[in-house]
Amino acid sequence: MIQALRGTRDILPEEVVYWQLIEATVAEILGRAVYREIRAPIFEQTALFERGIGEATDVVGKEMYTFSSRGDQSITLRPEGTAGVVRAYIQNKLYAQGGVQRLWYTGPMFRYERPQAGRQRQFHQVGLELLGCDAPRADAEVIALANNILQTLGLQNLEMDINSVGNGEDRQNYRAALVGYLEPYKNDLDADSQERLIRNPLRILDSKDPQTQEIAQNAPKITEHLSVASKNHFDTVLQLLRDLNIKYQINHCLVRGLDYYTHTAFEIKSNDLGAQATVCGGGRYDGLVKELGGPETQAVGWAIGMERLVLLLQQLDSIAVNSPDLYIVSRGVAAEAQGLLLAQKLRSLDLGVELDLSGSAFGKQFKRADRSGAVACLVIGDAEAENQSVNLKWLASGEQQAIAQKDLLDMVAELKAKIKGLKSS
RNA sequence: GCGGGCGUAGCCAAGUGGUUAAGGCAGUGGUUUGUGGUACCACCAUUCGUGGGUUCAAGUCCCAUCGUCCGCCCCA
Repeated sequence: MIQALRGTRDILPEEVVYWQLIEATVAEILGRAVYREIRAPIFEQTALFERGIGEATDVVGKEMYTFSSRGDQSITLRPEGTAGVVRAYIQNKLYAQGGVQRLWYTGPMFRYERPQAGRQRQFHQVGLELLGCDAPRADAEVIALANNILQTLGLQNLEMDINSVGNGEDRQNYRAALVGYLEPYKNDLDADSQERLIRNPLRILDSKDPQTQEIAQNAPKITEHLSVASKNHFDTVLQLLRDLNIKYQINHCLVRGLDYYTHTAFEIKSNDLGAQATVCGGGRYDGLVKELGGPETQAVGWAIGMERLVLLLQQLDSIAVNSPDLYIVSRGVAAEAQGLLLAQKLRSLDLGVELDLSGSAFGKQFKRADRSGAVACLVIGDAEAENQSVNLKWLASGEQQAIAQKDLLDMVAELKAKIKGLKSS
């Protein structure tokens, strides 16, 4: 049997309702904040990600789905959303519209990683980008919206970590200070971290190795190496979050993995997800637009991992499947044909109608009607087919009445009201 | 890429070398051939992820492979 590729999976109808709930919530909340959806391609030139995300990162170094298409162009399935959105922003000159651009997107991303709960090779993100503004209020707005979405979905027990990684110059200074501090402990660090001492020392800070963690505890903090302007930015963001009543904790070890982040970096985590705990991650990326060939443009954004969010929602109350209003029971050639017609007419009048297609005994069809959760049945047998009528049977009470099919269509409003009443009780 | 656990029907599972692979849920048919929710009865895996091997004998042991889960790594 041919099965889905490792790290990919089918999202079946019972699960799709959670996805739809998330999508609807996101569209509504972001819509109110006047963010507009943008849809960028799923594959792009490899160079976009190499330059945007950074060649030294793991994502670019070993996790990209890269292949050459006909004509030997190197193509990559997008491993994240920001680079593509920024490319679209530049290519379509959205900056020329003046002011800020508030954009959001959703869709599949691809990374070649070892699958785990909450980590797939094809996974989905919903993300948001606010381009063209360097004000701390932009950082705060964006974080507040992530918060809104997660809260509206009913998620509790989430924690937000926040840090500032400063601008490029701050980071150079800090990097030197950090390496100076760590150098004497070099032999006590775990193997990975020893390597990172040269390549990417900031990452040593969030190593999970206990001994490395102990050493990192007393390392100089980046927030103490920020320029006055960077420090002000960070402090203002924190003040605004307090004003908004958004809880956070400063995590001096939080260093986002992708190269493009500057200043604010944040992460929203859950304890109910195991190792892949981050539900939402983001921050400011003031250099990326320019790096990718656009005008100097400050920006801030985040992405939410859909699969992880779905996992959390599934741990809460389950979502009720939508059951039909009416269930059509029919038997006999003429009756079955009339049943189909009636179903279509009633559906066009905005009723939820399930049609039993089995042609089996009435008893069996009623059994299925029960299980479907329908409020009432419409029964058509040979007798009803003969005189163009239908038997309307209320499943809870068992009472039924014969009605001419054309009269039934006239009493739809009445029918709907009664169904609504019975459904809510 | 590294280390470990697991894989028996649509789902939850018992079974740990010996003739026909428990049980439950769901499904289908019947008791009730035009009236359901209950009850009862019957049916529902020539086969245990897949491929090899050991053995008189394998779901059970060994090897490989695929998938999944946990941790590392990484990140949303």
